[in-house]
This record gives sequence, C-alpha cells and structure tokens, in this order.
Amino acid sequence: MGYKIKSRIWIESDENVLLGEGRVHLLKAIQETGSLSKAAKSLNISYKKAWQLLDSVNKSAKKPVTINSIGGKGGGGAELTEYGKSLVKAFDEINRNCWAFLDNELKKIEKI
Amino acid sequence: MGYKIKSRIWIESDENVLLGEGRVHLLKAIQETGSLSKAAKSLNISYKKAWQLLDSVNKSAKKPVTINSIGGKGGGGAELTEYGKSLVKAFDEINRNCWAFLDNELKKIEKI
DNA sequence: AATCGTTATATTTGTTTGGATATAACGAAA
DNA sequence: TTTCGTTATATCCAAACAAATATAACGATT
Repeated sequence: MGYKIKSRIWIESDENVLLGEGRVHLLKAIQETGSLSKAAKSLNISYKKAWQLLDSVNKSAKKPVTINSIGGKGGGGAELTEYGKSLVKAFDEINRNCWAFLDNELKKIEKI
Repeated sequence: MGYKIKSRIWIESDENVLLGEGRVHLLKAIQETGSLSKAAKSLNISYKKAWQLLDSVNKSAKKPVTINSIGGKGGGGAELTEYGKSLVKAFDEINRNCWAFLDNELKKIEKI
C-alpha cells in the first residue's frame, strides 16, 4: 500500500525530558566537537537552544551527562561523561529496535 | 531509577500524515458523537483544528475514512466508514504493542 | 419557504516558540 | 595582565502556530 510508520521516543525523569532524538543528536555532536557552541553550529541550531537542551538533560539526569568548563585553554568546552556515553548508546539501540519492531507491526495496517 | 519511556507513532502515506494519536482520538470522538463539531468540543480543540486534521486524514487515505454530510436532519454529521474503524483498531493495537515493547526496552537504560 | 445545526472556509487575533543579538564570567596560556 | 573562545544568561524581535470569530452553503424537516 505504501504506508510508512514513524516514531519518536523519549525518556522522562520525573515529568522532565531526559533524552529524545534532538538531545541525543546534540550529545553526539558535543562528543565529536568538544564544545557546546561548535555542536550547535554543526547541527544548525542556535546556541541558546542547544544550551537549553543540554541544561535540561543535565537537570533531569540522575548523574552528570556532560562536564562543561568555562575559561582556560581554548575558552572551555564540554564533554560527555561515561554515563552520558552509555545513555546515548542505549537510546540509539532502543530507537533502532523500536523502528524494526514497528516496521513489522505495520503489516497489520497493510493487510486492511 | 524512575525513568519512563514515552513514544508517539504515526503512519504516513506519501509524506502526508495519515494517522497519529491526535487523529485517532478525533476519529474515536466522531464515532461516539456522530459529528465533527461535537467531537471537537469533546476533545477541547477548535473546530478548525479538528476539520484540518480530518481533512488531511481523508486526503492521505487510500479509501474514505469518514463520510461527512452537510445539511439535512440535525444539520449533517460525520461517521466512520468500516475502513476507518479498521484503521483506528489497528493503530490502537500497534500503539499498545509499542508501549509494551518499549517498557521492556527501558530496562537497558535502568541498568546503567 | 423558514428553520436548524452542521460542514466548510476565510480572516483576524493572540500565544508560544525560536532566532538574533549583546554581554558578563571564566581560567589557562602567552 | 592581556588575550582568547568558551559557557551562561538576558533581552528583543520575528515567525510559526493555535484560538477566536465570522460567514456561506447545505438539505431534511416543519
């Protein structure tokens, strides 16, 4: 029939969003660039939005997801903690599994 | 840990959204009330928004999902076709299955 | 033909969201 | 102590989105 199934998943902690696709993209970009401002540029989002996202991630996480430093060599930067890296990896895995699961479920609609 | 996983799924047909949670809520409300305007009131959304949603559903579906009548007894109304009822049922089932699947997947995060 | 509540549509208003801009604070290194 | 690029934050403006309002068209029923 040509129907496609799509999904967005996210993880909440106490009514606050911990991780979603946008946040995970940002975390990956931080990992690649070493700074929040460069990550924002690479994703074509404003620094403000990137900062707000990262702030909300760190506020809702049980342990720090990034370590942000101000000043010093290169002006500062941001990097993922081991916990942050684990979260990103787990989220990606769940997301991929979800896509596969839903692609299979879609057959129920295509039969109609 | 207290993390919760959430999801929104939707079905597209040729880049247009056919069904999502909002559209399915609307279709159910139409089924219950027999009219688009009453359905909108029951969902606390504007008639305009409800009409736009329903219009996009019917435009992207391969077969009519509702039959809308203007004028006549009671001023008119809207009702689901059998095809529409089948779609709603299938979507609900997929959605419930997805929640169950994700609740299980969440354990991967809770282990971290 | 007059009434009714509905579908269908346009227009205006308001609200929320995000972008652009500016600036302070910071600390290693020169 | 000056420089540098960053984090962190506030303010203003634009654009996107949703709500409110108004109105035409409709057709069975009276």
